Amino acid sequence: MTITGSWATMSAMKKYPFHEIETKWQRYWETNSTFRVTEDPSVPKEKRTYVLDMFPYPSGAGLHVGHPEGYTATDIYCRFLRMKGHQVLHPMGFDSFGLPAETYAIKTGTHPEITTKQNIVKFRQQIKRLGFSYDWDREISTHEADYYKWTQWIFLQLYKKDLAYVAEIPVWYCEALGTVLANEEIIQTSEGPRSEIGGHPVVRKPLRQWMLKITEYAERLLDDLEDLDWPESIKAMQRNWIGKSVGANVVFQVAHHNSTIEVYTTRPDTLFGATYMVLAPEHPLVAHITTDEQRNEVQSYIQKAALKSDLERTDLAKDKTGAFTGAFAINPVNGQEIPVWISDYILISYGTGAIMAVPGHDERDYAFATQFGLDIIRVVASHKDQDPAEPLEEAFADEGWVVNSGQFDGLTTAECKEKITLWLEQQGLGKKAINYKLRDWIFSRQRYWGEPIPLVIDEDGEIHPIPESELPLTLPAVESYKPAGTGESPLATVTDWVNTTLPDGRSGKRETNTMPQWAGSCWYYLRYLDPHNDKEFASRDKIDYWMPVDLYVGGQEHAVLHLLYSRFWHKVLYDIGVVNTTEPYLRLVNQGMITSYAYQRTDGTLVPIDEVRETAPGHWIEISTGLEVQQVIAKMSKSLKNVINPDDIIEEFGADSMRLYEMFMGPLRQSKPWNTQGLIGIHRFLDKVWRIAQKPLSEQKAPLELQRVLHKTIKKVGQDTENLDFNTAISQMMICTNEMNKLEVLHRDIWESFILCLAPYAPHLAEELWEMTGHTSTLAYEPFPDYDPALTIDDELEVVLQVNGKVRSKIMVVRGTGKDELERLARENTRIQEYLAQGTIVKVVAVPDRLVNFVITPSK
RNA sequence: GCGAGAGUGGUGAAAUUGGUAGACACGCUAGACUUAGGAUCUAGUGCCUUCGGGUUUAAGGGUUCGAGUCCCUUCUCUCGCACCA
Repeated sequence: MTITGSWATMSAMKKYPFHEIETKWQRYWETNSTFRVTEDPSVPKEKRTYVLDMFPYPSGAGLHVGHPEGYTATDIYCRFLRMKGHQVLHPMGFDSFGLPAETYAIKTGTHPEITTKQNIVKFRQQIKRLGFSYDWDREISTHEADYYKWTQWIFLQLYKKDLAYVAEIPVWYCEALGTVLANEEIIQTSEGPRSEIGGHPVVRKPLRQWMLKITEYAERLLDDLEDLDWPESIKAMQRNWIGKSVGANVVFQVAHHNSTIEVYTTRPDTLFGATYMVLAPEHPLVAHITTDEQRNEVQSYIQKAALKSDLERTDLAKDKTGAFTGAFAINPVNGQEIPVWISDYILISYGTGAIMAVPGHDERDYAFATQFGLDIIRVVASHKDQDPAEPLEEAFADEGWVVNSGQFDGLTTAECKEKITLWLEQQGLGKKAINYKLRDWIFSRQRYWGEPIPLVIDEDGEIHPIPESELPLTLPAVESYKPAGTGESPLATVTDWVNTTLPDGRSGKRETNTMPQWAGSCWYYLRYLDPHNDKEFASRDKIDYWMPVDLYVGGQEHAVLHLLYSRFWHKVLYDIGVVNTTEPYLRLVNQGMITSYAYQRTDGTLVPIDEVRETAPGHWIEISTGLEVQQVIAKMSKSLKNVINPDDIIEEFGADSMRLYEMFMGPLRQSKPWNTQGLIGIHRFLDKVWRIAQKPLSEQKAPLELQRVLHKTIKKVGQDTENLDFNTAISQMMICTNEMNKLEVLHRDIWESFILCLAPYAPHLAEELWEMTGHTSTLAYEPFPDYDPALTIDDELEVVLQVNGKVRSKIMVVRGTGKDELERLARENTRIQEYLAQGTIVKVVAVPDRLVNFVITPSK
């Protein structure tokens, strides 16, 4: 035998053959369609479970370690549920329309479909290497025509319900790239907003856009959050985004003018304190009411405001600016004439685009009034007996008692809001009003790589939806993926495609805008139910069988947009009677981000991971300078060289190690740093399990102590898996393994149950071990073992003996020993006697199975 | 500023109704074994200690026989929103 041969043999004995095992079982699952699922009517409703992962965008970079985290969590959960007798729907697919493929196409001329397909192949292969139990027969990709046919169909339903309309909306436009950019493609720099790609300047430009009336659903989107089992933080973010507020609309007459200004206010109770008004610079009334003397100033202010981005306008730190229109309005409650100003801190898109300014009780109005020397009066007292004439040093925006407000004096803020709103309604001067921050959804993109919007515009400019029978409206081949240069989509240059005939024979032009990436992901969970149906987007039977989604796991980055858009579409589908629930996702869990380490210099800058050296535990230096750097937690990034590639990990340690480590790192919902050293620990654990498996198998009953450990393990793993507390379940399996390792033989009764506990977590290894014990088919549907409650509790346990709350001794007692007996045993304890001798007992607390505490006062 | 959440060893983290703080793992120390490995096994490992004990869950206070856990105050960090009238 050669030396190398001997080494190879040694290492084969030491390292468990995870490569062979993992390839073998992945092939087995695939050829046997182990995880294919059908709608079996005999399965009761509560045993049908739909577990959904947020599907990935198949980027060229491939999978990163963040993807497998959520996917492993749901996979463990699904495998566990199957063993618990559930019918589990667990699909995967690809969110495959998107900008990177189009950007790449512009650069290289490669059709986005080609790169997308290649990336999907790569992603699918990477995902499969982790051994997830998806039903791959249900795989979908949003860019495929038989999928987006139904995305288009849903759009037509929205259009028919009058929820889609055209508007001129300011969007980000980049001259250098010749295209419109989405908000997320814009970065803020010290020189202003720039395109993420290339760093070119961008401007806001009004362009024709398709809009969806999500605002019509604002109230329901808000109300229905209540009953969802979602993280509070996500609900809060959605509430905040919808931004409901209740107040009143009040009409002000413009003095010496035949027009009125309507304002929205949440503080009608402060109406007497309104000393001026402010209109948004874009407000249509501005041109009408501006006096000749003020016209130049107002016009130049409007021009300046138009040049500013929303971000500059909304920069809180800047000083207030504005211009006086020369006009006055009449405060309806006291007939006083108040000046009308314009300012960019008033947004045309919110409320009525005009406000009554109450500088005494609003910080922004106060800042503006101080800037321009406008009147500030108090109409709210901070406490009941405050002098109404007491001047304000700053805006008092809290609630209080109404003063200087005529008939309303003495009321509380809340009472006054109600009374004054009623009074306004009676006088015909205003009414209660509700406002939302939520805006309608800009749904069109001037892009190629997205779903074409299935509409045709005739010569008269009238819009015609294309007949549903003609769907899908497919993307035409184009010569160039470059935008038209006019702000129109590349599709605008494809005249053959654009020019079409209407059913009545007249000619028309197709809509050349495409849908945003959100469109496909708005409803994909429905297509998984019935992915090959060419008659409907999904059959009602299948929707009724599975919906709603029981558990939805994904990253927090989709907290607002995707989840809100998706809920909106679902509600529309509910309203037209094609789905059975008002909400799509019952329970939502956000996995935490997987971060990495980086090193920080004393000046706060970061050093890439390969440019430092550890000199002592906890101490690192930058190699080039020799200066000490601190280890910090940072996001994974190419520049810091701290990105972990799942392929490398699987290659070196195996998929089971990867899966287990990501779950063992810490609680699922928490962010945690990747540490390859920790992964090695997990790998050792699996290696140990493999070594135990080599021990001779005994048919004899295992010793009682080991049975106890096993039953505790079954209980804990079961409960923890159900609650998605995977890290503690793994700890318990380690404890069990350590116990089993102490014996020379393997007891079948213990071993088989343990394998089944391990199976959801490390499925490849578990299948192999299961086969080694003589089973001939998969363990995927073996019942999860039951535990004997009697064996999960110890007959004897340790009870703590305390004196004045400090542990002084411990004794072993039989479980359930009574208080009196415990106290007697404690008093017999010599250590305790020593302490008791030092004082007088005032109180004795005895808690069975826990402790005895003597409270004593020291004797003099 | 507003909203949400979190602070526990050198590190990742555990801790049922308030009842032994630090399970499990990494790292470290010592030993065993070994043609030497990210190997295995054994023992130890919060901190201080005069080896009796003292002390310890961001800081301070409170409730309690007893607080990581409940209440109050402060500090720090993360995430989201941000002139929304």
